[in-house]
Amino acid sequence: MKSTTHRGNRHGRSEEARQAVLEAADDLLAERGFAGVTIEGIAARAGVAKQTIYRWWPSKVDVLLEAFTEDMAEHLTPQDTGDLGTDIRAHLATLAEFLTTSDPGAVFRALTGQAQHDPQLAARLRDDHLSHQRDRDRLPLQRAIERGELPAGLDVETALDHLVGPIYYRVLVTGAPVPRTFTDDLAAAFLHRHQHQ
Amino acid sequence: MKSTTHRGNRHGRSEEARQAVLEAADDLLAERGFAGVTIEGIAARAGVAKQTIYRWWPSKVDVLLEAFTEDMAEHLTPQDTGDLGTDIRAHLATLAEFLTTSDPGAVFRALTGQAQHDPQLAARLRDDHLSHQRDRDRLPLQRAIERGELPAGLDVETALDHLVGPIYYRVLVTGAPVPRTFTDDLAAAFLHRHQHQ
Amino acid sequence: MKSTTHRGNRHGRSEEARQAVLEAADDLLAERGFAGVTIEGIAARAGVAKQTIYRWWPSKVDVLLEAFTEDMAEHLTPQDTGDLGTDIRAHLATLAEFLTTSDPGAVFRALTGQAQHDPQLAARLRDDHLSHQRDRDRLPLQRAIERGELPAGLDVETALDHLVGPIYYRVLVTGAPVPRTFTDDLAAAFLHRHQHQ
Amino acid sequence: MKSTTHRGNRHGRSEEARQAVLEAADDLLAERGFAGVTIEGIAARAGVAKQTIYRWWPSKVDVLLEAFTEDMAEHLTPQDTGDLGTDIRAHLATLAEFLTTSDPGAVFRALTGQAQHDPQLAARLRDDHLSHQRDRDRLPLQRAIERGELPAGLDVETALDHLVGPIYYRVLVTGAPVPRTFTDDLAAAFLHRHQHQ
DNA sequence: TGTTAAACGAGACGGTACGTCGAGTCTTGGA
DNA sequence: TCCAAGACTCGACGTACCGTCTCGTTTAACA
Repeated sequence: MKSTTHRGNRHGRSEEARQAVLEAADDLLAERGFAGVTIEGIAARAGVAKQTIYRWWPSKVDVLLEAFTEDMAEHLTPQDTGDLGTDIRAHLATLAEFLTTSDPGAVFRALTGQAQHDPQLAARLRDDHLSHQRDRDRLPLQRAIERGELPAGLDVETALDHLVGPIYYRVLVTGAPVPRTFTDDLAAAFLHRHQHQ
Repeated sequence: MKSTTHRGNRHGRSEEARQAVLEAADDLLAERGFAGVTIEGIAARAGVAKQTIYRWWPSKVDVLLEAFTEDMAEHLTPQDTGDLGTDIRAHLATLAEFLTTSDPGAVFRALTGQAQHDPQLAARLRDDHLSHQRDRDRLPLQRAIERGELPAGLDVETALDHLVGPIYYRVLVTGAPVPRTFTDDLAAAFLHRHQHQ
Repeated sequence: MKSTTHRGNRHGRSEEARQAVLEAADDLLAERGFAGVTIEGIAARAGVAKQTIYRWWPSKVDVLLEAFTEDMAEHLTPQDTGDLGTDIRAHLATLAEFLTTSDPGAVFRALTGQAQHDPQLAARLRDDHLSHQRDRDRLPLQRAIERGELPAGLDVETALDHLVGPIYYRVLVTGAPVPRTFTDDLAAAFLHRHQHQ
Repeated sequence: MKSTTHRGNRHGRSEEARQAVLEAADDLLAERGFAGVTIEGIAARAGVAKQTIYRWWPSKVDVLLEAFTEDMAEHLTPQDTGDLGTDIRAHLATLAEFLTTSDPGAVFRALTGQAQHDPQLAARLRDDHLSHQRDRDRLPLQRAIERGELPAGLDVETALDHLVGPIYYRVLVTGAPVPRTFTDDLAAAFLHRHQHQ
């Protein structure tokens, strides 16, 4: 029945199988949508036994979560040009691009959708992923505060919600496009309100 | 309350069955979450045959949509005090309350979640429900423009996104609470940028 | 005068599906042995859903039991020549032939084998099938008693065990062939001990 | 100067593991029936790795066979009182007792059941085990022949089938009890037919 | 007396089949 | 014509074992 190389044993799992599963899940999501991602489908496409998936992931969303984890950070770490306006305009545009057009952005939308039905997933999504993204989102503002471009007493959390909230809203609710003009305008509103001078 | 016209059926559609189905779906969503809502479960609880559900609704989300429709408008129609600040502060607070605590708010979150997996549902949700809500959201701004409180050239759509986007973001993504201070601050940011003097 | 509400199966089960299942099970047993008979295999070969099998039969042995039922009686009803020796010699030879060479004989051996692992199956096999065969086995002796060829006080059950037991023993345990000489000798031993004169 | 050839195993197999496996298999059969005997279950209960079982036994029936081997001979070796009637009455009663009530009797029934599905097992069961039992069963008759109690030309094999067949038949097929009266009657029938005077 | 090769426990792996759930379709008989 | 009932095919679920394949860890015969 099989003659492939076995990598897993008591001292560790098969990295080969792990990667195959994550890629298969990603591919299926892209090709057939969330409902098209099934454990059986992942197993078949990855050339892996169902039990191997169940051994390491409690459910299909956990597979997607793990597949997602590896992609997010690299895409969405803001640059540091030394100018607040430049930094946040660039970062918001990158965020919009990520959410609307990238493959991991699609995974994010699917997971966020599923999180509406599943509070445990919602919590894990926030704790393991979104909080780190918030940390990255915060960087330009913190650097501007250190440079004196923004007041030290700024409520950074609320400011972040104002900056990125409308982008997520368009992506998740209205489905409207999120062009550069929209993200630039968000940045402008923020700067108009908070920036010294 | 029927939305379809009756033909000359001998008996017509059973209003009794229709109501039983809608209530069963609502109850199941509240008790067991979205995954606990199944056609078989609705049928069993409503004392109705599966075929009767399939005859009138294409899928379980359509049942929820119909159950949802009747609740939204009454909750979220903004008042008109003649003062822009008062109106939008009140409306944003009401919206936050609706989304976070009400039963139809829970249905909204579930449907929006499912819409991330299902573009057709997303489109129907927008066309049949969210667009009407956007119309209501727009009213305070339009009245202020007519009164001269806001400039005639204001980009109302973008302004609305800035106003309500952060609320939806907290509800759907971060799960953070949406207190009155948050909604008032949103209103303040908007007024600071756009209001004449 | 109609009865009041009738709640039950309005449609009845599919005779077509039933026959297909029974035939598929029989074929699989013949082709691949007992271990080759699986619910999935039956379903696939019969062109039937697994659920349909589970709806009507608790397990694969029940399918085989039902398939078996229809075959046994016709093969093993003893003749009545009016002479005890002739009757039992013929009947024992027929029984040996049935058990060792016929298709339903193979099903019998498989079911009897499985019954060693499953007391419930053993009970059902006895109650639904073997008891009827015992009734048929008993006929020649009873007729001989009525004719006066055998004493009225004969312990028929024990006599039957002596007559057929060695045949089953060879079939199920030693695997030795059961030639006509063997069955004739069984009959001779019986007649030598019990027959008048 | 020793030969430099070194063959094989320096360590030898673990008798401890072997015993643990055999006992675990026996226990599982007694507690949960044949279907409850699995390689994984044996390994877990014996505190042994699956591979250790596969190294020494081709299948679970081989484990049971080996467990069975050690028990049969001691239970079923007939005594020698010098009187045929006494010997076979005692032996048949002991055989019935063994088959119906003892633990190794249960193993025998399970293996015989499985042998109906597996011709290779059937052959091994006969060659390795049943033939030796037949040898023991034959002893009382052979001694009687030597003593002149039975005719020298007696067909011993057929006589044995007549003697023990009905006992196995009750055990494996009808499930009827096998009381002392039944075994004594079997002995009586045999003696009536064959014994000199 | 240290080397070394087997047997060992542990357990991950690709698989098959299990028995269950729900989806969506179809047919019947009663109202 | 609508409806309750429910049998049907289909696909996926999550579980239990199968038999194979490494891993390090004993351990006893040999060097």
